[in-house]
Amino acid sequence: MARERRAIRRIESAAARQVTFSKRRRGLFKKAEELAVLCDADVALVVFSSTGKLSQFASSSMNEIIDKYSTHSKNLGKSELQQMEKNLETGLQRVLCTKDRQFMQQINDLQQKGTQLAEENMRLKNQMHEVPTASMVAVADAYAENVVPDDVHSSDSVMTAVHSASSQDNDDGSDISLKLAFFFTQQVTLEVRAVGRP
Amino acid sequence: MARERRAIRRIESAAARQVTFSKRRRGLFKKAEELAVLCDADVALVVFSSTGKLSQFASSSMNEIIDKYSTHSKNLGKSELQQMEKNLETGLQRVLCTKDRQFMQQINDLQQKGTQLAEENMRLKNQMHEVPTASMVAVADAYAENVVPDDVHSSDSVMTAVHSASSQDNDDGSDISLKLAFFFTQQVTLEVRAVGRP
DNA sequence: AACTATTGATAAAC
DNA sequence: TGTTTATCAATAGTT
Repeated sequence: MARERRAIRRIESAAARQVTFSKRRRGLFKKAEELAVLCDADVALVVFSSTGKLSQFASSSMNEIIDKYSTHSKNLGKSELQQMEKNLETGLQRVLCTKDRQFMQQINDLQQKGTQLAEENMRLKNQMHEVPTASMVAVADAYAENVVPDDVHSSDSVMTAVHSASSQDNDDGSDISLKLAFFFTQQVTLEVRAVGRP
Repeated sequence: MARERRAIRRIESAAARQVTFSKRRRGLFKKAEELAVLCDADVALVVFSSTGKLSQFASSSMNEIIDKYSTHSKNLGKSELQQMEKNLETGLQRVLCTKDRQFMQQINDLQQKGTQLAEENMRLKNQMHEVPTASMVAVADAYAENVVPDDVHSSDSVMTAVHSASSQDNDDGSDISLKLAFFFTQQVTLEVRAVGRP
């Protein structure tokens, strides 16, 4: 487009490359804006020079356009962000389910034991009412020994069970990893991994 | 650049706009690629037509460039992704803490009740051993009535407590929202919101 | 979509 | 970098 036509390949001279970059960049950005205005299009343009300097143009908001791009993008219908969300979801779900299950189990166990104790209590009271003799006391004793396991009274047992779940493995094959140390009350780390591209 | 110069403003005729879009888009993409090749630059171009159709060009990987853009971007040193991570963390932490607290509370309550029941049981057994008379039965009755509240046996009470925590409010002032319906066993939605820019 | 008169972009030189 | 200028490329309007 000038005195001589120039072959479209990398300009070796750094100086000439810089000059051409400067000129053509201006032209490109101008064209981008004109397209956006004339045709009511949404245009985003990001350019990094060979020295790493960033220049950008967006007809609306860059983030908006990137989001819109991500949505339309062909990453199997999933944007990078959406993939992260999905994988985060999966990882969270797995851990939360495990954690919940443990809590629920603990609660159910305690409820059962409570119920058993209450029933046993009732039984003892009835026995004292109806047959308050030394011969029945032996029977009551035998019952009671099956009802209360040793570890029920220790609150430590709960925390032990919960924390042991934290160190479970997550071997999926991976790229992005998120430290989710906040997941558990203390120092557990879960890695959520992105699936590879096809 | 043609028979007559055209003012750079939105083309009203949809047909003419579509034609111009088609022509200029081709030119823009060509220029973008030429700049990338000639000047060894990294170029990303995203265009949405007024009808919403996406076209894109990236001299390397679009995701790479977007990531690089996000890093260089002035989001106060935070990329969009990092902001999301941070806010997700905050939101998660709040909810998980609430949920955990409820579970732990439930477990503690049950443990306490279990301990009380076990102690009461022991007391009853001792009474039957030492003073197996009708006069002591009345005392045992009085104790037992204070130990077991009505709702201990129902497992529904646990779920009710947990779900009531789900509907807590999150009014922060916002941009990004993530549906985290998976958070709870059922249909709860939490909105994690990005902080406004200074 | 193809044509072509015209404008716009830009390579080389300063 | 900015300016100039000769030339090539892009494209508006037409077909």
